[in-house]
Amino acid sequence: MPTIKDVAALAKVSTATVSHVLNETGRAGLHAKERVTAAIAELGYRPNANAASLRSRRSRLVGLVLPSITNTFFAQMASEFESLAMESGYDIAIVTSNEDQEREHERIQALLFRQTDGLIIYPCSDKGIGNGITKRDLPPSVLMDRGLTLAEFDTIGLNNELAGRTVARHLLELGHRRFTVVLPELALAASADRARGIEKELKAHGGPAQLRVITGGHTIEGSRGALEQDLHRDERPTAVVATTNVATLGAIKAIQALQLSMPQDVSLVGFDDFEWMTALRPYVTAMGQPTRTLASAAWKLLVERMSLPPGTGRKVQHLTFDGNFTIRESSGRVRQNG
Amino acid sequence: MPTIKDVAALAKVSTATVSHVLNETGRAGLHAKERVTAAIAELGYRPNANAASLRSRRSRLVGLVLPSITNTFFAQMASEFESLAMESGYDIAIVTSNEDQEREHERIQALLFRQTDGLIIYPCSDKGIGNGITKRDLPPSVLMDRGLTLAEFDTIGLNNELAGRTVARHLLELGHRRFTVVLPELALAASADRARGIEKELKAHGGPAQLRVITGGHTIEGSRGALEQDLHRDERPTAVVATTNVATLGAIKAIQALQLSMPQDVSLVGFDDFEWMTALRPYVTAMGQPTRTLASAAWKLLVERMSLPPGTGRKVQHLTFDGNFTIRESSGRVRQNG
DNA sequence: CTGATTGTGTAAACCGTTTAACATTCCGCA
DNA sequence: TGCGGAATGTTAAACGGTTTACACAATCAG
Repeated sequence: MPTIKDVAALAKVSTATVSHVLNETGRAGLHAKERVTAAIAELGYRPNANAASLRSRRSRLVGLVLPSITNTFFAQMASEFESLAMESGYDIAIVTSNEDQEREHERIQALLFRQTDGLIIYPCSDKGIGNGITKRDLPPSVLMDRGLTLAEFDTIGLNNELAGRTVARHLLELGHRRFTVVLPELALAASADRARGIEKELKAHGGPAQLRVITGGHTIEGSRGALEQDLHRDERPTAVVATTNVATLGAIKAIQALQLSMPQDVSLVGFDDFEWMTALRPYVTAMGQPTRTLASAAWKLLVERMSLPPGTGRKVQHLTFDGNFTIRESSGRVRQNG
Repeated sequence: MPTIKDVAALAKVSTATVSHVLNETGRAGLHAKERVTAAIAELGYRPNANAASLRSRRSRLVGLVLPSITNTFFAQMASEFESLAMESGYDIAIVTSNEDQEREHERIQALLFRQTDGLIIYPCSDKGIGNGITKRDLPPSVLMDRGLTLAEFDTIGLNNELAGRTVARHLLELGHRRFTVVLPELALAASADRARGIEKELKAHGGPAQLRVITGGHTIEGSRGALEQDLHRDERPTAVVATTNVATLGAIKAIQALQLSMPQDVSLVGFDDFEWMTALRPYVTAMGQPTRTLASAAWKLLVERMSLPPGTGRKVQHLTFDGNFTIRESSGRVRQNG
């Protein structure tokens, strides 16, 4: 592997000059630039990012901490972030916590070893990051979606409460009065906020209404089990809202398992919306998240912070965006005898 | 940030000793080890991986090149690789090509900047890696799935031809004689091999049979369009095989769009198999890939090569594994009048 | 014409580790 | 007693870049 010295020697300039043309600092003249470019091409020289990062104290690497990469929603966010990073000359290092705080801690440490300039985190719990990782331990970071309670960080997320209200209003208008909400766990701020939105909308609506909130964990099967049980109870809900895509899949399975049909027997509204869901029958009414918008907003905040000397800069921001609600086949008017 | 020097000073030993206890070289005595460990804890010292990598010429970083991370199959592979890597003290850097050679090239360069010790690549085309990247440009690498033709690399993949034959035999036994295979593009070795397996099985079976192979690109909509068109032609197939999960989703949509029912009007067999597919109605008969097995095999090969001085070591290996074929609801006996 | 400024380039220190190569101590054993 | 290893440490030179401080020439304002 040729080094910057080889390039300098071949171009008959100093390594400093090579560095300057490489980094386009503007301190290299036209003549030097030509010679260096030619030398680089001839040698097939490729700079060593580790060496550069060591001296410059900038890695141009941003860590992305996700609960799971096999969940299409997170995969989509990862994809958005990679594109955004490419545009601004950064690389993304993806790491997954598997919904486990211990592992989240471990993975974040791994990112820190590698000197990431910034972090984008979907915390796997709202009890804290990793366990016991504080803002002082981290480079500039933005928290996504969950964990909006950790106020000392910039945060980006859906307007969850509003999303909940929108979904609830839709179902109320269809005549539904008995609701069950299935979410992974109560300690998950995003889902809890969505549920709260639903509750508020029911309250605001006035009339009598039943609302049951059940938890099924982070797996499809868990959600299915929880909802199946709920559907067996008295006062069976006519409307089910699932607050994540995993819960949505579980809900579909539960409804199918009981041989209930949508939307005749029960209406379902899910969260998150992917292309492959179009193959589901019925095609489910869902509150999708604007992945591109969320990612851009987060990226913008992060880049801003990373380009500023630490400590300086504006105070923290908490931005939320509206979901895209699309009414489709899984939600319908409540049956007369429902 | 404290450095190894601060640790050394506090522990009253040399930096070399600190390094030795950090790397467990066995060259540190019990007494020193204790002092150093204490100092590390007190300072909250965290080693700088870039500096270590610069000096040691090992990054303990492996690049994973995927066509797309939003495709659940690749996401699953990524997840497997991350777990495997964690166990052996490596990190994985995931990068996506978006099925584009130009971008694949760019992303691989980015990985090389970061001094990855090895690469695991799902090439986006069998015409070559990146464009014009050769084995000499890369650290130890293993090629996955597609690109089995690039013989100078270790490769891991499904036994695609056998998988095709198995699928075909299943459908032949159900009485099907008219087949359409939908795949992304002919230049994709994995899909082409699967199609060839089907063709061979039909030939081996003897009797008259019709086989049409159509391409729909790498999108669900593309696959849907291609199959819809095919289903409108004369001699409509009674059996459809989709060679990737994207093609499978597209096929389902096409069949739904024409109001055909599975398996009464047409039988469908897909490739790849995920938990969320259980929510599809009918639940599709599919040839799943043993993701864990594939990942372990690739990882084993890669680690072996990485631990050897370059140039040495066994000759290249090409390993294939059998798929998991599961018969479900989307394939059935051909109709009498079919 | 002079002094300041700008443009271009270089030398050398430095970033935080690892790793030869070398030094010391301590034992066991002939 | 003395000698050969282990066992344990240390020193100092890399690793491949970036960046600061400085040098020199050419240009410019007055």
